[in-house]
Amino acid sequence: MTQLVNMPLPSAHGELPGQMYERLRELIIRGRLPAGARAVEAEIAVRFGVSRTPVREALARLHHEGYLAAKNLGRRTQLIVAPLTIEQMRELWRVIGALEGLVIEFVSCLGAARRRQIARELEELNDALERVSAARPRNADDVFDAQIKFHERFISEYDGPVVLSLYRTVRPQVERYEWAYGAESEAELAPSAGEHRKIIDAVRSGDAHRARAAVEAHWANALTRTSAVISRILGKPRAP
Amino acid sequence: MTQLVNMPLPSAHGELPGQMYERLRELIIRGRLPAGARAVEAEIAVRFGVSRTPVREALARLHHEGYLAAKNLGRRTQLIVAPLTIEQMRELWRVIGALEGLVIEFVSCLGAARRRQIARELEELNDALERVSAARPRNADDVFDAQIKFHERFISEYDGPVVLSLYRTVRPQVERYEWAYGAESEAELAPSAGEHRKIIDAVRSGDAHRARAAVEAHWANALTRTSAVISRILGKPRAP
DNA sequence: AGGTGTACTATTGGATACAATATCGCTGTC
DNA sequence: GACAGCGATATTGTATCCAATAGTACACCT
Repeated sequence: MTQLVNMPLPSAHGELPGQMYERLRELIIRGRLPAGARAVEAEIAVRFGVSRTPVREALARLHHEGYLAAKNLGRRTQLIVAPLTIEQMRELWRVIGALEGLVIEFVSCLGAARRRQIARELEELNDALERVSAARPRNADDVFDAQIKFHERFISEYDGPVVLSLYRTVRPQVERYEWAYGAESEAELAPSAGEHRKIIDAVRSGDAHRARAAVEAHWANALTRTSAVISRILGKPRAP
Repeated sequence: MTQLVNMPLPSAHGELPGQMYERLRELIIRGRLPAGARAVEAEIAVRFGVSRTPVREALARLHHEGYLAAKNLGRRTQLIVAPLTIEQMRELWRVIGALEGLVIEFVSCLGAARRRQIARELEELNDALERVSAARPRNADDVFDAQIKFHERFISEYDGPVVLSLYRTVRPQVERYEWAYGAESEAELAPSAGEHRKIIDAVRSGDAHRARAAVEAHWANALTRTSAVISRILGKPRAP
């Protein structure tokens, strides 16, 4: 669960707000703070042994980024953990696909030698993913981790503050859904490695267009697969 | 300058932080607070007649969104107005293209009647744009406004919190650059209306793929044109 | 018994107070 | 005259305090 993407997170002011933000976000992503749970400043403050001030800042940020929803009543605002909805999930998957699409386009325009190296490493990561996917008994965390590592590999090649900043805010939201729905379980994840291979091929050949399309298709398919899982869980089938 | 996109902006807590955010952002976008200028909490607080608390919250947000940059010294963080760079501009234009691409894809999947209606209105807005562009003497603000109105028209059709929220944070950053460089001056804006027409056609015919490509091409071209303007201003030519 | 008004409580929004520290300038010495 | 040390200043980071208010519960009145 060591993700580059979540790591440095230069927090605005002191360290406390940033820490509070990360800890709270982690609690939300992991479902430890369930959707609908109220986020009370004072309560959180005492729980973490800090004053309300840093908590306030963290909550405001979580609110802006969509982890918390505001129940506006009169002049005040109660913050609750935002609900998970299929609609938002669809949106998040499309956005993450678009963002990774921009990144892979960039990566596909690097020099040939560099691209070959990246492709090689991506293949290793993809092999690792297939291995842990095929392992019996399968460790869900390992699969999750391997998935992340693959995507991180090419994300880390990109360096533009705008896209990375957006990615860093969107990606954890995706993870929240993946956690909530134990995503990509069973046979659903098998096609993933194959899609990864298409991405790798496109990167190796420097075909930015194809790479982008492959990444977006990958996320679109992942959405379909995860939706299927959710439908099965909820018992009500739903077209993607 | 009445932009739907900037309007409601549900602010986290009270009203002051939201107001401070908007006012400060506007000052930055319009260049009234020039790049590199320090943002001192207390100073801003007295200037607007509020305490440091709401200012802090506004500054933190502006920082996260990239309007302010942190000069980290030791344990403190000095915030300065973020510099404008060509690299960031390229990134912003690509991101806004991607986001509007997602939106137009959605719009292109609406019902035929609805699409026709939207296309009709977009054509009117585009005609208006051509009129104010051709007017002599030309009013730069009118052109700016007409451009915005066109894009807003189809953005307003979309309703998904994720994409809209990202759009609302990215779009003003684009405006900051446009303001700084008096973008799309002179002949550079002539092709814009033609590109808009391609977008309209694609929407009318419900071709989501083509619509998206047209929007992205539009922003890519706008980047080229604006880069050209900047190169001319700075005197150092630069390939897009 | 039911409805209504009122006092209380919980919680937010904003302001202020306090502590830490980096920066700047001054002074004194070599 | 330059440099080192030290004190003053500016500014941030955190905690606390106060005011406003929505929700709640209880009691009282009809």
